[in-house]
Amino acid sequence: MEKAYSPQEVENRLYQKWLNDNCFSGQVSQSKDSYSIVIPPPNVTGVLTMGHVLNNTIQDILARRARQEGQSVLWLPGTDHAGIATQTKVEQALRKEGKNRRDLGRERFLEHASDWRDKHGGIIFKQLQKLGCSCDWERNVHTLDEDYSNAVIDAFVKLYERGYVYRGKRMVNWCPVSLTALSDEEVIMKPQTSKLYKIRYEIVESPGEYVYISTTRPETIMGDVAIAIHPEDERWPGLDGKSVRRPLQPKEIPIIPDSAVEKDFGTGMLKITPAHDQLDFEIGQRHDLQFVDLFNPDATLNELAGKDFEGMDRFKARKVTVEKLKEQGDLIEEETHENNVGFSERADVPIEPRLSEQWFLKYPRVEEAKKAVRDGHISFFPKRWEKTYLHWLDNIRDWCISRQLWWGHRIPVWYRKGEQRSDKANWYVGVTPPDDIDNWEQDEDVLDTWASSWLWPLATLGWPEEKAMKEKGLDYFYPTSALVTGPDIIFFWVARMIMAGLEFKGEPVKKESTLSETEISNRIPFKEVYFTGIIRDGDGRKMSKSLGNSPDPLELIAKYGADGLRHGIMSIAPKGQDIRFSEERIEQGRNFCNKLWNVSRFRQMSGDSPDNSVPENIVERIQKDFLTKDDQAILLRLSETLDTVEKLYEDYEFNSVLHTIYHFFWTDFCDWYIEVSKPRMNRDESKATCLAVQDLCLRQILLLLHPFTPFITEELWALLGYADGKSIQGYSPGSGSQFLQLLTLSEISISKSILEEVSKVRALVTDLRSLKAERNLSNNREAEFYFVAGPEDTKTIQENESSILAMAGAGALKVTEDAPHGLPASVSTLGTFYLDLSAGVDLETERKRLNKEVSSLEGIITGIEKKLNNSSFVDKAPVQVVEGAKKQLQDNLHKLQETKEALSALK
RNA sequence: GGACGGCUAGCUCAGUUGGUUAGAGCGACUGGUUUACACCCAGUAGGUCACAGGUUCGAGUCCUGUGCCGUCCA
Repeated sequence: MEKAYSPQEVENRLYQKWLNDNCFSGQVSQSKDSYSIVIPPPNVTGVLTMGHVLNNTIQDILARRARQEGQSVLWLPGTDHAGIATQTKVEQALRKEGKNRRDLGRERFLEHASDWRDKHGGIIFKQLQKLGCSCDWERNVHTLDEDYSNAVIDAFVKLYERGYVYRGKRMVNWCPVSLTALSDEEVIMKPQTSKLYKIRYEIVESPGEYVYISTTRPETIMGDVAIAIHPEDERWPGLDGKSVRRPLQPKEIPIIPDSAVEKDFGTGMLKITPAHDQLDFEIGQRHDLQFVDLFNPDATLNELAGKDFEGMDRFKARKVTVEKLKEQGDLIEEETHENNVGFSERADVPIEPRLSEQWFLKYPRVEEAKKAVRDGHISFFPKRWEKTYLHWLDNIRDWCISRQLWWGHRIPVWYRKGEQRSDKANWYVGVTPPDDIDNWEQDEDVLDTWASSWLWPLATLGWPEEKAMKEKGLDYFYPTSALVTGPDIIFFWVARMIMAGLEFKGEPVKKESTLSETEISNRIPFKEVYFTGIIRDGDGRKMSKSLGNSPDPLELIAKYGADGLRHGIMSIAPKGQDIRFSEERIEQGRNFCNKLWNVSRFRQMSGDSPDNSVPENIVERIQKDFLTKDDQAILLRLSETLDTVEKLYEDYEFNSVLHTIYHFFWTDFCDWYIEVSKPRMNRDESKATCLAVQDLCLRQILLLLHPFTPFITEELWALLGYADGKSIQGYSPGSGSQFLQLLTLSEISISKSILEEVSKVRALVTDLRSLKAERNLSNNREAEFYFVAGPEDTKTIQENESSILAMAGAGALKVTEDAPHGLPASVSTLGTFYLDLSAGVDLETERKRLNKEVSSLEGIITGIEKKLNNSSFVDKAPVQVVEGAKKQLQDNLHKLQETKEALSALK
């Protein structure tokens, strides 16, 4: 074995081997429990980000752990077509060639886009493989695949037939750059510093008199059709029934009462532009007002705005209208104003509320979706996200699912040529086109990408085709076991998948009926949802391409190995908290792998392992008579670790799982057990037992670590001869009690008290090392100590003498009755130890040190005494707490006495 | 405006029904080529647990309020 671990060769070789051996194939197996995860589909043309690294490492840990536990595991990969994002990129590329999509026409554009996708797509799969992800690549799905597309269309038609889908002219969020409608979820509210303008409108019936309105959008004045006042607002008597003159594009418009007006905002009067504001739209409907749409789709003004503004951009128009109002004397006041403006998620420009004809979905199974989570059919980790989820469902609004794009699933609706599209009688909605296709034209729009990916757990498993569902094992793998995703898509994806599952899995259910508990638990798409944190940079900023603060995961893999990256990222990912990335942590991940490599290398250099094929054979190599307290302690600690890890997995406490393994491996095994083993391995009679214990520990350590660091553990598993060359993937670390049971083969049973004893010994060793180090004697392996201790402690010291000598670097421990004079001392849990110095001692320094210790102990003792003298503490606190305090007092008094003795011995 | 999260050592974070003297890793400092590992080992220093009240025999932990940072919703 090489002196340092080099991951590249190992990782590439092993991943190929796993693929060749079909290790990741998700098979239906009635003799096993199923465990399934569907990947949150990344954008097909996307590349791996640190977020993906975290998210997919977690999924891989779950999948690999389940495989070790003997479950039949399917981790199903795939990508989505990311409608707007991809189309935007393709159009940008076209623009460079001086073309646009209209030039090409729909069909050729789609061919072009598909080519572009095939050329730039799928990179992320190679990257996930580099990371070690154990996806079933044979099952890779893309949302625009034929089968998947059929499922999307089928779902649309079913929802239409069941009365959930409708077409209507409504206010939608319009993105003037992407030129499409967006759902509410794709609009990001951003606080903006804008201007609030106070503008006067002359009252027609009383020339020279004015009313005053406040607005942030003067560029829409030309579309005003009324002025509204709250009916109970008493500041403006006698206006009812009167009219005002619109100051731009002059026209007489009525003053109307409406209780939707906010009395306290601005002047309390509202200009009504029904075509450009949701609230105005509603007021307009109530009062049967005209809708004057001033804007073109790209948010330039049209001819209705008048010659002065026609063709002008909306932001320029704002400036120009203000100037014009100022000239006319109609602008009374302008002040800065903080307000929230909706931005298009993709294009990052303010959206326009726009009246347009779109397809909408009334969400199905909303109540059951709430119930599924509220009643624990689906569990969220961390649980607090339930609140966010339920709050969204409580306030749910219909979903605008049509997009004015070409890249996506075209809406399966046809209109009779030359007839009114708004008349339902002229519609054809179906999975297949109408027979007399020449008389029809298909809706031009496509569906929102999320309206395809909300079917992900169903459609990737073959839904709705009976044959495909059977082949892909839908009944076996659905509901999936866990979903791992970010809380940022809780509405976009998680909630919608739950509703889709409830609506589509199984037999159709009438809109007005409610699913039973059993049906809910059969239909939900997943049982547990783990929400990861967001990865931020060292300064706490979100990682983004534009900031350039996101490291390239592939570079990190090249530098530290995939295992190092995985270990590093998992060590900084607390449950559901945001994560501050630091490359140092990845470096530590690499260091960890190197440590693991080297301790295995040390094991190999120490001698052959006669038979590591099965744990039973290792256990049989242990000779009970040569089993030391250190052996027993490490085996006990191992069994504890196995139990702790098992419990932590249930709660998705990955970070604690890793920490628990780390501590056992590094602190208990390497720093103590291996070191204490070294002298024992020089003696023939104890060597075999000692190596057998090491082999057992290493075996379990590799098994525990395998989900986190799959490559190096597989490599070392083979190098150390475990399982006769079979992959580590089929073996479980098992529980602590299973492990202890295994030891009984060699008639080993270990008393828990061993742990306390060994931990006292370890604490003593630290004290002795410290005593030496403070006098620059760390290197002196022959230092001698005197000690004063009671009979119990003396026995313990003598029974562990060889470990203490070896670990503290000491030549002798000499028991004595009286404190030796003039020597530096340390009061340990196992008695007072004096460092024998043949040379002189700086008495003053020693006195200072011990005096400090005395006052610290006195402080502690005073605290405990105060507590124990408090009768309400003694009366009310539980017995064991009071007893604990008494023991603590005794211990500290004892320690104080010994310290004082040591101090007086210095005089 | 509403909801949620965070504030513990220089940094990043543990701290599970309130209960012995608040922990870890990194960094800092000191020492170290002892038969794996300097990607390592040993040791040392470093904390008014954001602030203010309250409940309690006892509060980092529970309650109330305040502040700062962050996220989501309106």
